Amino acid sequence: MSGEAGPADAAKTGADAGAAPLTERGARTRARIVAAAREVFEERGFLDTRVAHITRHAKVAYGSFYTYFPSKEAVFLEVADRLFQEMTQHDLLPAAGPSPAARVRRANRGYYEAYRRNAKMMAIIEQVATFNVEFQELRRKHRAGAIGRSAKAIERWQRAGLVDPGIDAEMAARALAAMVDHSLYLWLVQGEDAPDTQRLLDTLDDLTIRALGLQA
Amino acid sequence: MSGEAGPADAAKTGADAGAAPLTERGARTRARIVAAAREVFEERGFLDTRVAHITRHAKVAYGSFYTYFPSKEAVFLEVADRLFQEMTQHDLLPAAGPSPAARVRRANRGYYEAYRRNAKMMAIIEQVATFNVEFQELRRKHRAGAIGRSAKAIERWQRAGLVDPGIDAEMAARALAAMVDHSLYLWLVQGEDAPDTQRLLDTLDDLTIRALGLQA
Amino acid sequence: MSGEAGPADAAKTGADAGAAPLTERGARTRARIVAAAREVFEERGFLDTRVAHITRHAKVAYGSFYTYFPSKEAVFLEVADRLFQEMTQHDLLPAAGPSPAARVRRANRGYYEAYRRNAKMMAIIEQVATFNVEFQELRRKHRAGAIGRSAKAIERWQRAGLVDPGIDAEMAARALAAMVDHSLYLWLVQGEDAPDTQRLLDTLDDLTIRALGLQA
Amino acid sequence: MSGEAGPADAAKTGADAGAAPLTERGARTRARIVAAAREVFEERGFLDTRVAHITRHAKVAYGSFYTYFPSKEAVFLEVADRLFQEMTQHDLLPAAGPSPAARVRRANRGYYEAYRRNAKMMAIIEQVATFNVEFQELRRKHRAGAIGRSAKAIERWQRAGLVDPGIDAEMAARALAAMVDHSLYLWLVQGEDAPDTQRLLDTLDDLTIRALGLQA
DNA sequence: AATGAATGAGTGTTCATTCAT
DNA sequence: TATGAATGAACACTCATTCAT
Repeated sequence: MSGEAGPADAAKTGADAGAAPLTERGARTRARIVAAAREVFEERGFLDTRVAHITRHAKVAYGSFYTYFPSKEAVFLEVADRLFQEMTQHDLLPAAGPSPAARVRRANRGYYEAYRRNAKMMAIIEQVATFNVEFQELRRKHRAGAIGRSAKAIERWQRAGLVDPGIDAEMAARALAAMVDHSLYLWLVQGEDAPDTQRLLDTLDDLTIRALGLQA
Repeated sequence: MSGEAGPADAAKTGADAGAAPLTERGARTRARIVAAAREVFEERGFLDTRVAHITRHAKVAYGSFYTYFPSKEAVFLEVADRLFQEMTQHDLLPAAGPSPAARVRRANRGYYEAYRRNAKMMAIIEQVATFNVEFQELRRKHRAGAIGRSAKAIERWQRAGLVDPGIDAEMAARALAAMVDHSLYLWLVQGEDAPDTQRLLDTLDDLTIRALGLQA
Repeated sequence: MSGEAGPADAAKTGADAGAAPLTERGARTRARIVAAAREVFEERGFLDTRVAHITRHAKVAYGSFYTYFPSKEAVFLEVADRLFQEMTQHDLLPAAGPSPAARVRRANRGYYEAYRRNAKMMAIIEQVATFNVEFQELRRKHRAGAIGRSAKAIERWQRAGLVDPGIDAEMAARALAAMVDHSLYLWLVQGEDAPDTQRLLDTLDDLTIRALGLQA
Repeated sequence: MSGEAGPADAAKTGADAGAAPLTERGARTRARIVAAAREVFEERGFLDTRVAHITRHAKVAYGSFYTYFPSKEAVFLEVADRLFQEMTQHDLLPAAGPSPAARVRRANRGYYEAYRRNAKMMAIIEQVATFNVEFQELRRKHRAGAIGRSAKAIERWQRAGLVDPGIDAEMAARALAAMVDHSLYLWLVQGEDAPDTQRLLDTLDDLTIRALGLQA
């Protein structure tokens, strides 16, 4: 899914998929719809979004939506897929570089920034994940990719003697990702009231580093 | 909210709330509806549950539902409120007792067991939390209570020299709760494929203990 | 299907079926809808009938239609089933009685009268039979019943030496029924221009009698 | 209508008719569409055929359809008109030749073969005849031609003393045509379950011959 | 209280036809 | 001619809530 992606790839994601546009004009219309969809989803959530909202926002005819997408779910899948790709850019860290602790901090900050930028969509994504199986799958794949990369890093650190080999690298990667993810969700999406952002981020870094036993 | 709760309390929670039953017979009908609601919600999720499903399951007339609840949301709030109370029984741990690490393990296991028992409802709760503001508030309150108790424990351990005072107790309580909560959610609700439960639970304990710097 | 029939029976016919009414009032509403449906179908054909037409005609709310029927097809099936029953009353001829030729004439006239009375619905029935498989089945059953009775009569006449035993009783019953049926269809429904009704009916009798070799 | 017919003639049939192609290339495109239309109609029926199905099948652009036909109905009329012509070739029997009974049998077999070859289209034709007035007219004309020829033959036989003059030649021609037509329809289109084809055809011949009182 | 019928606004999707290129 | 994108009216069906008995 990630990678080249684009309309054609996303089409496989959506059910029957409206054909990919063959002309320049079609490509523009399609892009307008995707952009409008994202904005409307952010504004109203998935459930309260009507296809009419999207087309009105995109200034295209109602029917044009179905020229490019077979359903509301289908556009959502595409919008979300793009988002996931952006969200996971950050963890493509250079293998070499600063200390592990510094890299953990950098990764967390990068993720935080991306999350904050996309907080509204992240809210909708969580919403759709609670009832759309197809979407759960898309999300699971992205998560698996990110966690795999984390686990690899932890294993490398274990071999380098920087992390206790007694830690279960894969499960730790999962658990720590869940910690960061859900903390940001509660904080940025559900509006959990916490003193301030800096303390939250510092604590996430801190706990991660301590849990892995890295040199701060 | 937690504590005695019951219909009267829940009634304040739900918008207008259906009249509390005055007769013995009414109380029984109401209870039948609540029980049926929980089962149907678990079976189909909130969005796909119809009032008719609930009344059919409860073997009461369609109209009877509205004798006791003003809306579908209202029963859900009551069902969820009861669940939250059960879920947070576990952390009413005795302040004294075994070592902190042992207490962390016990609390985690207790929460895991409760989560597993109620996994289906936890899924629905996450669903409703993504769009119902009123419900988000109910959940926030419960979470705040649980986190407050955790934070208190950490502070106690810090005062006892068992935990590094450099740790932000409240934020740590939040972050660790998010880790456990979301890991269980992904594992038990979204069906994330992980090798096995024991490794997951062990890692959650392990990371918590290491992050707090407790004596294993 | 034929026989006791009624809502309950018809419900099995329709897909998921809207519940049979439990109260007197419900029964009345349901009956109003069925009657209105027939009138609207006759007026506009199946394809051009909108559920809204039916409910408007029956003076009930749009939604009430779906209280009793799961779909437009379902009411149609019930209307048609009733019609088939009426249409096949005529051939419940007394086994004994006048001469075979007289009985052929009487049966044909009876069928003609019924057809004429219900010509509009017969048109719609033919329409639906061209695309609805479920309905084709219902119709096939009714036809099979009627043809079986005809075949039985022919066999009786063959045993009585009134009809040449060289005739294939069952196939003859089919072919002759097709002749009468389709002639009436073309005449009464498709408005085929023929000189006059009397000549058509006389010819149908005449050919049937001659084909079977009955004493006129 | 029958005879040379072709695009130009059919154009008069269809409402506004798409322009007849002026270029060689246009003629080819048009032909591709007509051929594709027939195949798609056979496959899915008139109602379930989409213009897009036809153009896709013909490998022409969606818009090209409307270059040649003003509507879905218009292509159908042309396809049907061609079919009718083929179907009625068979009864262009030489007036002289074998015995009347033999000619009846030959005509029936010829019609049967044609019907079987075109059974799918015959089904669609029946479908369209139930709602499209314009098409009913086209069909009526063809039927009138065929029946006229039959009636002529019967009258000839009456003058030759081979058929009882008491028979109403025209009505008999109609009724017997209806018998054959509808029997084949029920058998070949609606899939009526009858023992076997031979018995059906033999009975149709047999009854026709007996009804007319021909020498077998 | 209990029952179940009545209500009707709301919405995703289809598809023939028109049009710009 | 050919292409394929654009259009938008049309419609079946749902379901929370209200009401009459």
